[in-house]
Amino acid sequence: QSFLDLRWIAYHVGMAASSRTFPERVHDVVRVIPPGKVMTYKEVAIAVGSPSAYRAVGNILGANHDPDIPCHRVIRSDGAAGGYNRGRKEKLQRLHDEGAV
DNA sequence: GAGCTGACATGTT
DNA sequence: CAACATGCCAGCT
Repeated sequence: QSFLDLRWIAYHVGMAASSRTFPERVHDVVRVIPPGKVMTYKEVAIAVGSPSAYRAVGNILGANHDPDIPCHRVIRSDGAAGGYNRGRKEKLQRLHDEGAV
């Protein structure tokens, strides 16, 4: 919810960010999001090093079909869940179940 | 002064 | 070349 949280992500990703492609970076960032916590597309974009690539982040998450990546924990800055590969309804359900705000 | 709508910017498929 | 699971800025109500 703040840059302090991004610091944790950035550090974690920074260790694994060895000349990787954009999708790979986003992939790693979303993967380290703890349960019950949600991240906005913008924050993820910042964590990967491209604060203005929020558009790409959403696109990549949607294009990514990896079950190891909780793309449902990535929501909009407005608080809306946005869309989901498997269905927006399921995403909201899962977020609510985890107690994420 | 606050809330909403429309236009523009980034990266990948 | 154009679209997309967004975000920010400017203008209007």
